[in-house]
Amino acid sequence: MGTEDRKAREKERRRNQIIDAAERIIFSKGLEQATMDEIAEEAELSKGTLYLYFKNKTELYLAITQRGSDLLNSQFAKVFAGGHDHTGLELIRLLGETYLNFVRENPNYYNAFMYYESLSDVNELKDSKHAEQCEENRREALNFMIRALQIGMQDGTVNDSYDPKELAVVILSSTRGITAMSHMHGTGYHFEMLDEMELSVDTLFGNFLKLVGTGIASEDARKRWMTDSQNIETNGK
Amino acid sequence: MGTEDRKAREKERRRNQIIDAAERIIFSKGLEQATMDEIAEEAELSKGTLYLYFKNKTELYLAITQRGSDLLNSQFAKVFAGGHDHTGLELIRLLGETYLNFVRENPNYYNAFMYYESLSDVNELKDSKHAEQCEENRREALNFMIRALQIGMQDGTVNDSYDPKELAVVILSSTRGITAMSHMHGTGYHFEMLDEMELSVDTLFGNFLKLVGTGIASEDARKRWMTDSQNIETNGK
DNA sequence: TAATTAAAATGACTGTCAGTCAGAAAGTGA
DNA sequence: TCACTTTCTGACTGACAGTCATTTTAATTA
Repeated sequence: MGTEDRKAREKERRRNQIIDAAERIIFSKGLEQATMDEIAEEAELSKGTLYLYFKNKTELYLAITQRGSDLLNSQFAKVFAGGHDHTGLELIRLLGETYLNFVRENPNYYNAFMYYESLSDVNELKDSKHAEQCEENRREALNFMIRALQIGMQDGTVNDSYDPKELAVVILSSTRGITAMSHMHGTGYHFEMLDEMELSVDTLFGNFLKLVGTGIASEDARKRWMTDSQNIETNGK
Repeated sequence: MGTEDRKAREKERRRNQIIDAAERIIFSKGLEQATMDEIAEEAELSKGTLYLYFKNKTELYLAITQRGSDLLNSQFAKVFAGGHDHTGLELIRLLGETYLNFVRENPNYYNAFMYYESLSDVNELKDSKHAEQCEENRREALNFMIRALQIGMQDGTVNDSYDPKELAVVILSSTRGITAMSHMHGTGYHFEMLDEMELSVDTLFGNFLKLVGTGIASEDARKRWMTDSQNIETNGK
């Protein structure tokens, strides 16, 4: 009957209401400083209710993490969604730019990613639906990258001496390193290296693209890539 | 007088005794699970004494983090210490291998690095001697990388169209991404992507080296690098 | 060696907070 | 209206980080 559907919807709404409140509190003062009592008050619920929807504080934060992860993946998807007027090499670049833009626009979600990855307690993650979805998103992101590489190998812009799967992992991982650096710089908490060297994140990213581009481009595409890399727009979309 | 020196030495020994105990406890059960009471007992001291040497639990963990950071840098230094019979390009590779080996052999310290970087509370870090030293080590590591690139540009193995400083940041950051991946895979807590794809960390790292090598090598050095990259020994030293 | 002072160490105590649970309130269906 | 289920509540508990008045140990002086 329809009542059950409605109940399920309402339950889902409550969940989101709690996650919304948790985001406001945690994003404004950090995970450690945020208390469950405070989040409950912000959500206009009692603390006990929070625990009906999330088994503990970490799980609630993982729900936030998953939101970020879903959002990032939806941005990746957009790269492929439009008309297919991009070469494989361009797709790689677009995926990288998408990642970088995400970090800039959503530092709080990126923080959540870092916390998630620093979690070294298996049990905390093993039976978490949210963690599972984050891993699923990671797999999907990898598939986007593989697809871009395969397209590139077909259209001759990417050197086909690589195994696309292996290369995809490498590019995704190293991009992660670059975005992490950008994030740490952006939040300014530590890592003033870039400032000390008078480097901008854009310069850094431009060089990264040049490096990757030169590394994977076919001989044919290399020259074009290297000239393009001089003037990058990272706010592409 | 000599008494003061001796006192200073003893104080230093106490400090290390506490850090030793903290490592044993925290490395075995994780930061969250480890309590200050337990660490105190392991160190055969009272809890209060711990707080005479470290202002809080985080600061104690930062001391551990610094140990790891110092250790990593000492390994980097070794790459340059021996006879100077390496080309710049080889030095880059050796630095990367050193980093990877460090992660494999010291996953606990690497965990500490990840925690350190996920710390988003400025105040926690601003007045920490340990955090300051970690940043100093980071700068030094960057300088190692810059030096390797400059040597490479001199000996003709590295493409000199890059700015060595900019490139060093890029390579260090992306290497960080690769090592992070390797770590997550090694600890097996999450991130089973590699297993699912039947890839080994060595394969991943080999491809990374090939990518970077191809990306930065001079035309001249490229062919040699690409053939070398087929059979890598990551336990080099 | 005893008295005096300074430094180092102690552990009982406090405040905070994650997580629980017995019971209240709201919703459902007859 | 009643019986029953689901959802919610908030006072309570246990655990733990961090404190501080007191004790212990060491160094210095007479």
